[in-house]
Amino acid sequence: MRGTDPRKLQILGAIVEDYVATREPVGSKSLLERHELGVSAATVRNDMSALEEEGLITQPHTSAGRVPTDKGYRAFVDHVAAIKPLSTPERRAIRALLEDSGDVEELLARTVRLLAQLTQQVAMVQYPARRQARIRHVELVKVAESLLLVVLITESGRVDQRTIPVTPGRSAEHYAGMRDALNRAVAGREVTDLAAPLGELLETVPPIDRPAVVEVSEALVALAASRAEGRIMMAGTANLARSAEDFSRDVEPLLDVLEEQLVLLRLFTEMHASPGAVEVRIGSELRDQALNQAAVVGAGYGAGSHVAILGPSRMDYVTGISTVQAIARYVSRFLA
Amino acid sequence: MRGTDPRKLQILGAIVEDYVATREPVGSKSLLERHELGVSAATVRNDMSALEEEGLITQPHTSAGRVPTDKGYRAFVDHVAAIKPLSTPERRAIRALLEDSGDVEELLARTVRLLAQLTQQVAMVQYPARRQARIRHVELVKVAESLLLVVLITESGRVDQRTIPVTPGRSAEHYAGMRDALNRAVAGREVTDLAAPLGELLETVPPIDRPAVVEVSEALVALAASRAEGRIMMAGTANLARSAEDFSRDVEPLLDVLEEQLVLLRLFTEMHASPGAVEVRIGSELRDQALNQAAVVGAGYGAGSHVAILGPSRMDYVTGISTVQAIARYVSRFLA
DNA sequence: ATTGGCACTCGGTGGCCCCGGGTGCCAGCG
DNA sequence: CGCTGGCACCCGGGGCCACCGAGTGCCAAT
Repeated sequence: MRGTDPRKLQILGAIVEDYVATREPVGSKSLLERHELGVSAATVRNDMSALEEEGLITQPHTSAGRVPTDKGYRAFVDHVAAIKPLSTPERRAIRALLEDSGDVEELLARTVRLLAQLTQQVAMVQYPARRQARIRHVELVKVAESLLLVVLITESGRVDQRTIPVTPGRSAEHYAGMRDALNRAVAGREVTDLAAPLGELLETVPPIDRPAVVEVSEALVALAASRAEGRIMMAGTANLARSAEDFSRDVEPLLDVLEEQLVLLRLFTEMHASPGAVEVRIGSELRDQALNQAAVVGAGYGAGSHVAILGPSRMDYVTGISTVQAIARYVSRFLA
Repeated sequence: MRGTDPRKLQILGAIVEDYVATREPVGSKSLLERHELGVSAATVRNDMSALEEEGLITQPHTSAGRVPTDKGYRAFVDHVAAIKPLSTPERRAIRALLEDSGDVEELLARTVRLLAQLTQQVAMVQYPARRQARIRHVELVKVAESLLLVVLITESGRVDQRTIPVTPGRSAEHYAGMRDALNRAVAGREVTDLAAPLGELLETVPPIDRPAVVEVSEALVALAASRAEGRIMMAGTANLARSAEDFSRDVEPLLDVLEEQLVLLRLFTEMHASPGAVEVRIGSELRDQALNQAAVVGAGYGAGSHVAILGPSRMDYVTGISTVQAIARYVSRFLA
């Protein structure tokens, strides 16, 4: 649809709005009742006919009201929806979220919960990308005779930890020394680039100590590799129960997709990464059978990570977009 | 119901089984089709009549099939349901879960996900109780000029972390010294009992350094108090979408309860704590309006914590109980 | 105590009809 | 030329009704 003809767009907007609100096909007459369009029903009908011609709306049965198509939602999002400023309580909730700092993981957990609550949809946040992260500090703590806690802290302030089994008999001081050596070796290095420095370190160590270094090195590499990009934190999946009826097909495959996270990760990698830039994918644009009746509103935050909400394609895009954008911006600003 | 008359119990069991499977009131005839009861329909009817007399089953409308009441489910759970051994794949999944150790939090996260997946219900796990836990180690890491990472490790192997803002200008060595002093002061102390030793520590410190110690002490106390008992980890809430129809009343209040966690925490504190002892609460036994059509199958693990599943009162108690018990036992064993 | 038989009940389903909101088209008007 | 009012038509949904069948309770017989 060419961006011309503001009235047709206005009508499309009204249709989307009503349909999202009532969940029922909307006709020319009832449109006039709820909106100040300034034209007659017949005119609306003509425009609707044109909109249908363009594939933006459709009638579920002959001579019933119209329902937006995916393409219609797309046009709505692109040309009609305007960012709606958040209400002050919402704004305050977001700010409170960030003030009570805690660590990054906790911050994200709270963020995703808040997002789910504000939008009443499923909210997701990608763990901060760590590709580019440099190591700030490695800490070793002897937790028990044969258990060692390995903590990895990156410049981004992210903390990963792991308890590994080790051969017993080494003193706490031994590990303190190893920690210092490790830190000298890897501090400031890229998290993806640990093999070389750890190898060098191994050379400088007396052969007797090498097994210990090897054990810890392996744990460190695994730790760096683990949650590296992959994981997604989710909240509000229970909101699906509320909108289950919106997915006329079964919800099962949808649940599977959420469980899998794989599709979601692909989705995230396809999305723009610039912080605060909101991107919307609707229905078939998600290119996954199970998500055919779903929509995702996402935005980048921090350095290439994403935050998003997922709901039925018949969702309230206006508040969705506004909220996601606001959250992404606040979090980005906080992380910087 | 007196534990006598095994046939009536058998019939109750059959009714529960069929009803859970088909979601439809079950009558005497169809019961005979699906079960080898060895008696005639008339006999079944007589027994059903008696069961109804006792309040274990009820007919939704005059002369339709029977449906178990909460009391009926209770009797089923108490007198009929037998532990069903897990299938080998299930068993293997649980074992795999524990082998790939990681830290405690991660273990619990995976546990709760697995439990949700196996039972197709909402799964919950209480954070390990830390009331009795002693502190093993405190670690301070200067993350940035005015950011300090505080890590608290307890004997149970649990790790809590928090990043706090500090007044800038202190060296990493300063914090190393403080860490050693802190550890001397609090190592081995109860996590609930930090005020005294920290106070003593403060006395021994030169006045100039006191602000620093105060800052860190406060963080430590907060850290110990925070997630202390409270939090609940949840998974599979999306499964509610699947069984949404099972809750004839609206799901909304149920979602609120899950969100709140408060009711759930009360519930946990009311439950038996002995590891592996399964406890079932059905409908009104949960004593919460929103949970009137729900049921919870829970078991203790570790030292006084709980793991549980929540679903519609019309749920598959047999696999629920078996799975919860198995998981609780495995995790308990692993933590010991 | 159990059973086969029988009369009775009543919720659910399918057929039917009507209603109302919805459409498309067209002629007329500013 | 675009908009409007009017009109004929369409059809899904709801209300009504009649029927069917699964289910029940009771009773006499074994």
